[in-house]
Amino acid sequence: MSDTTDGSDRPWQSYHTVYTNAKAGMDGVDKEKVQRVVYEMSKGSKYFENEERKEAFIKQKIENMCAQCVKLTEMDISNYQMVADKRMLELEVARDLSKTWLHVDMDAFYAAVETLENPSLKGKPMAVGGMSMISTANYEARRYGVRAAMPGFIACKLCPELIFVPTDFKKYTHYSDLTRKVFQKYDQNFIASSLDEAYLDITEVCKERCMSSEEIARELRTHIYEETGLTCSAGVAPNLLLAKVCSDIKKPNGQFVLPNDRKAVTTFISSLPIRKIGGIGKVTEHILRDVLGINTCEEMLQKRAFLYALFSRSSSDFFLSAGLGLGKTDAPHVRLRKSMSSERTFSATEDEAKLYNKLVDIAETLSTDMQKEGLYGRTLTLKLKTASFEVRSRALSLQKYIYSSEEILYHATKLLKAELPLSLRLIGLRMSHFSDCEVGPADPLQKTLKNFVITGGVSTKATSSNSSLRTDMSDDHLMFDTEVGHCIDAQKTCISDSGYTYESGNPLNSNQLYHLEHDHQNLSNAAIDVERTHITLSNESLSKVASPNSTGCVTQSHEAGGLGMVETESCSFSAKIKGDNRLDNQAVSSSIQEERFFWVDDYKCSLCGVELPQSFVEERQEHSDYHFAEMLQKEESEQNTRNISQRSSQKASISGETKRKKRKTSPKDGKYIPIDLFFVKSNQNF
DNA sequence: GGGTCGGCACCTA
DNA sequence: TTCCATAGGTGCCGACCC
Repeated sequence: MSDTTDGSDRPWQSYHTVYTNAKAGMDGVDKEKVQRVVYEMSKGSKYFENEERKEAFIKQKIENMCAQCVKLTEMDISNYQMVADKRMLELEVARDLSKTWLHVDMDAFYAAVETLENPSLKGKPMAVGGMSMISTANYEARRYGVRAAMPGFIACKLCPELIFVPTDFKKYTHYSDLTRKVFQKYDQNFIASSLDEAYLDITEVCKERCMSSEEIARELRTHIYEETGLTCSAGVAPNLLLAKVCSDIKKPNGQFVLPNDRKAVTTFISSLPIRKIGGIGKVTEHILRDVLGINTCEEMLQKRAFLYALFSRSSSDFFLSAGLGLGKTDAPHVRLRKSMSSERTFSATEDEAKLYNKLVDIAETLSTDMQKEGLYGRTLTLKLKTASFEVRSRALSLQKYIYSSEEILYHATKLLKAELPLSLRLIGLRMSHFSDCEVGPADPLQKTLKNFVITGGVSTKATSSNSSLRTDMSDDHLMFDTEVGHCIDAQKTCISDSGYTYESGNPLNSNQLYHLEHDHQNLSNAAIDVERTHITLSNESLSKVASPNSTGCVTQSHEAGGLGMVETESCSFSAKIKGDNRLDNQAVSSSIQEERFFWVDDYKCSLCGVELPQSFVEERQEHSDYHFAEMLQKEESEQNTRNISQRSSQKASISGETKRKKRKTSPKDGKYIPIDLFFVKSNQNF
């Protein structure tokens, strides 16, 4: 789209949106108008700018490949030709025409279900989704250029009378189940690729019932209609790839049969635009067209030597086999899940408390989903989309398999922290590398994070005085001894139980988030926890740290609803820290006592001189928090120096952490950090 | 130096 | 004012191990 060589008076023509691609029901669409509207509505937005960046990147890639092409000698081309010819022969020999596959695709499924349940929508342009995104549009709407995966506000512009219906997956699942019952009658092992699509191997049923594939397809479609009241389209072909292509040809409510005959297949495929092939999307189409002038499958075969010269072996093999009309003919017996993820899009924000709240929610959802399927995962990937639509992912592979929301959140938090500060519009978590062993039924006693979010309050009673605070840096274990018991192995992250008890109350606030996060910190932060717990338990210390003026003093941050993390009665952790590297609580607290902080004449900070009148309650509180954080960091830093050798083993425990640190942006040095987000800064060395 | 694994961006449906 | 959610897969690069 950055290419405007075809005239600056019509810049939309170079906007390579997918919305103008041929799709069923869009034949009569004024493509230029759609392109112009999409361009006008998108222009100048952050999304648009990101698309421009992506486009520029692809353009550069194309230029590089063109340059690579030019450098090819006659000899190179001849060699690649031989490689490609040999491979083509191998593929041809392996061609299997013995199977008959049927691909069923429900017509505008979500929209059709909605119309079925609300007949008043019939005949009117309608889309399922909202202003931000459309899932499906009915055929009336498609005539205006409205289609799936288009933002609703653009669809509105294209078709002002468009009716929006919110998505209701419960409904769609119900109807999908009905269709699947029908599929089962034709193929017990049918492959459901989505709620509205399925592949059926009808080879046997055709033989058993002495019916042609065309008759079976028609009968099946009739059954579907009788069972659901919905129409579908079908494609019949010798393999899955072709069946999928065929089901699109007679849409809606039609079918197309490609005979199991080599000549018929090659004739059919040769003129087919490459974009019709499943697996060739916008980018690949663009590259193949602009680098090699390939538009059809036939051209893919003709340029096969160049494909092998420019692309990887597996990509070239795929292009070649698609060009020959080859595809899978067998269904995998067992399809194991490779990953599971959950993500949320929201209004862009850099409010770290909000971002962590999202993370808690996502971790909980992912954990719940994993538990439903009995999955343990070892690799956690954090996905982020910045306010400028840049997508990043950060992954972490662990030594052990995890599934609980606490464990997921713990690692996810660390990944997220390394990226902040950042304005985000999406956070996602993906778990992969699943264990073969199954997770037992969820412990009913284990409270979930969501419960925590909903019911609020950390309510672990103080179990002991500060005498229970001990460190163990020799074996990298950090135990938080609470009522329930919470064991964290700093290296392997083994959580024995949630460690929380729950009470009805307020939603999770940043304070509690801090606590959650903090509960899992490594040893360097244990010093802080220890310190805080000590402060909580020692009113005497508090009174010494606090200024005579209660407004803006440290005690403020310990009040419910404030920024502090510990409430004297309701929550305190006693960190059991074993071994010979004992944290000296006395030293820690005494240093705080030494750092006298108060408001001189009730308005001037005794430490930095900043002037804040009494009425600036929140500002003063934040300011005092900042100094408090500084003090703790100072203590931590001193502790770090003392224990640097022990720490090194901990740092090495997180694979990839070192590498990531190199990329990490500089910390917010000198910038004010509220105490509830203090860990963002303080925890850079785990 | 080759194989393997982890991390990450990207592509596709 | 506003551009999704989820899963599978690939390519490339760097680290690590033998």
